[in-house]
Amino acid sequence: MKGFNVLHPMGWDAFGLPAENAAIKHGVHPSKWTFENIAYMKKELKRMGLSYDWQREVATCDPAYYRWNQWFFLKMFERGLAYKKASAVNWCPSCETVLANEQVIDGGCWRCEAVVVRKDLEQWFFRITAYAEELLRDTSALTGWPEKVIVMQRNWIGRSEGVEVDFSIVDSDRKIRIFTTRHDTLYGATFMSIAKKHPLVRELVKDERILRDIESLPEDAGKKEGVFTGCHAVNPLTGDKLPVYVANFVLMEYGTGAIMAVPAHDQRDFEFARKYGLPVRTVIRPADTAAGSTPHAITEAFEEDGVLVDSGQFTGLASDEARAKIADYLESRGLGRKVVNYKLRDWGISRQRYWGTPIPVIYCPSCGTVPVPEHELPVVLPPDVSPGGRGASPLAAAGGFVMTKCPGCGGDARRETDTMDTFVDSSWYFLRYCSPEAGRPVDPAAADYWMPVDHYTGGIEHAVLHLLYSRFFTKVIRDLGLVKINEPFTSLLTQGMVIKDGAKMSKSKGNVVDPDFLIDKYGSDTVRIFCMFAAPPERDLEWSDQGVEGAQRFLNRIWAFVYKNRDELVKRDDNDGIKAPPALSSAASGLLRKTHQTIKKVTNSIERDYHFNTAIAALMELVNEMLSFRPEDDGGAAVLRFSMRHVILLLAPFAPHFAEELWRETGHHGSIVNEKWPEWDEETAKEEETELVVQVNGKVRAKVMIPAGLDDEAVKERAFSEPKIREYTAGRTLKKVIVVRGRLVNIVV
RNA sequence: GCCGGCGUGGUGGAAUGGCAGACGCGUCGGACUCAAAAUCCGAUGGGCUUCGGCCCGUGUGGGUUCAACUCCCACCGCCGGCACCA
Repeated sequence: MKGFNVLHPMGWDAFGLPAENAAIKHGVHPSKWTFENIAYMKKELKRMGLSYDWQREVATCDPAYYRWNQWFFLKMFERGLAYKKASAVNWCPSCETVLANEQVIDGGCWRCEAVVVRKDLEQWFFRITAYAEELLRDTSALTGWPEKVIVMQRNWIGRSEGVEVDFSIVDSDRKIRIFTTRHDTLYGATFMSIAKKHPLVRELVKDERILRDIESLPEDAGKKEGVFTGCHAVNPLTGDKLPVYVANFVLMEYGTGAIMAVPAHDQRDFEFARKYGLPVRTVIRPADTAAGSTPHAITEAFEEDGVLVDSGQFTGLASDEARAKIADYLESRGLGRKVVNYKLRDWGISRQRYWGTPIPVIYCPSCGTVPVPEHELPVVLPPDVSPGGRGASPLAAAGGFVMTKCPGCGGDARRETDTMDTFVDSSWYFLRYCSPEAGRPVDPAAADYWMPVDHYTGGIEHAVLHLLYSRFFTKVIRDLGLVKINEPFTSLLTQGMVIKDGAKMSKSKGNVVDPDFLIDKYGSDTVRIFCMFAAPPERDLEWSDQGVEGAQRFLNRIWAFVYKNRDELVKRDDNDGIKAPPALSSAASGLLRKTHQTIKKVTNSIERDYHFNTAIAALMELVNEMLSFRPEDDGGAAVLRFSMRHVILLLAPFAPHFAEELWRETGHHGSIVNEKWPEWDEETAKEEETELVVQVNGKVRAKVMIPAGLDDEAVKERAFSEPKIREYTAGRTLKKVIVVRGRLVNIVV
């Protein structure tokens, strides 16, 4: 109605664990299960009157789609962005597969909530960390995103600047490399802590007893525990010998897997030092305490910045200055270097399950790991495999799939049997919508025309999952030269959930309302109106059967009115010249004004902030006024027709079927969706008279009708002439009078 | 612990610093009906009232302002994220 070319597609993210698990539960093959569900849901979406462009429909489990997952994998493999490595990974014992870090929520599986365990496996990864800096930097360009999501992504990426410092080991030529962001506290290091899995542990510790003690350190670091290795390292700045401990709270995955411990200025080190009787050496004093006042008997670490004490040539410097100077000093002597660390880890994409994109790799005894040649894509998922997790991919049992020839040497070889994470599918589907039939993942010209997505709606649960992966993919695809955009989604709306009986509406909770039932009983327009009226979209929507009834009442009243006054309404003069009517009764011009005001309000509510609830509320107000209006003459009848026509037009996006039918019933031809969206006239929308609120000392004491556009002096005069106001101001000294143009007068006495 | 967000009638929710509670739901009263449902009309934040009105009220306590749901500070509560990240 606004004349825009809008791409509003729908597709099916249907290739993954959730679908496979559901299929197993129902004893059906995932393929059958998935396609039956797609058919059912598509029917429901259509019944709701959602105006998707079905010509662009995609399903991620279709080989015509997932072959491009494989294509991207090959391109990433070529560029070193896809690689395989052995590591400790998150394993969901219930889903029997690996999960990426983003997919572990509070130590549980994002999907089934089972407790995730660590498992050592060889896995394929996407090198998302190569884009860490850009992913972080570009968050500041996402001005149309909720601040909350941006903050979550920034925290997840977790950039920190610091230095790596080498500590040489006494009686060894090896060094321990540590990462720290607090090199201003280097003089306060009194011991070292390294991760249990640190490679140096095996090299340095020969004593079997100590090794056993290290081995039995509790994995879960709820309590800080450690074992002295028997080795010492040398502080490169002080020359002090520091005992080296293995500590269970030091992570191998972050930084270098080793830290210098400064108990005076790090609470974790402080607790550890207390437990093992290690010295505490203060090297930072708070900036507001006097120099030379020696702090004693500290009970907790002082972790803030301050001023350096007992730190050699750096004594007296402020922390930030000291960090800069110490970093330079270390670099100039070759003792360390400045580095940037990220909390973000590479994205583990291997899944030991059936229902997913086969990873297009072949293992050859003589050629090693060989990518499937591009022209052999897609590697199709064999249909005759029974799904289910069994600790390894079900594909491993499919002999016909596994056994293949090496593309390099032609000898016998085996296919990779893991499949890709379902989040790979959803990381670029929006690009596919631009050119769903293209012989490449995306046609650059189509992408140029449509991308980026102007408006993206999704759940907050994807703040660091789908929304981060999609940003990564977009940047990779840009670097492959297929698109020019840096970011996929210009504006993001995180919509709320549907709540019923105090819980999220979901099949597993059994509190769902069946859309088919609702549509049969009320019609889809009623359901649509209720859903949009009950709450703004970013908030949770509380389901209310009575609320649905209310929405139906609203539509019924309009319907009944049209049929009752059909003869009147059908007279077609479509009088837009009504803007400046010659002689309308005051009721008629009131309704005309209200109509223009409603056009304005509805338009703004839709366009400004998607607050459909207030748009519908405005329409209800207009309908209330319209239904109580009784035309007294031709002018009045014309206004009523005008008003009715606009109610129908404004209702069209919310209740399309309803509006379409009333449009015809009131004598119009052609579909309402081809009508122009109405415009309001600012002059007509203006009130002729406004209610002036008169306050004395901020309290409302009178309300007076005044003609619009009265100047401030006249308004003031009018206010003072009110008997009530005189009463309140009599015998008191006037201190101040504030006039808000045409709205309010506040008299201060 | 750190970082966000949110606290408004019985209820879902409205309010560019300018009449708090739009609109809807529910409830109550009335009309229609033999009756009920549906529908329509009216009332509906709390307290007081000499029926003219008056006072209080947006989690709590302060502050800024002629004026605060809105801005600032502190606290309480709820929700979400991160959490030995060196």
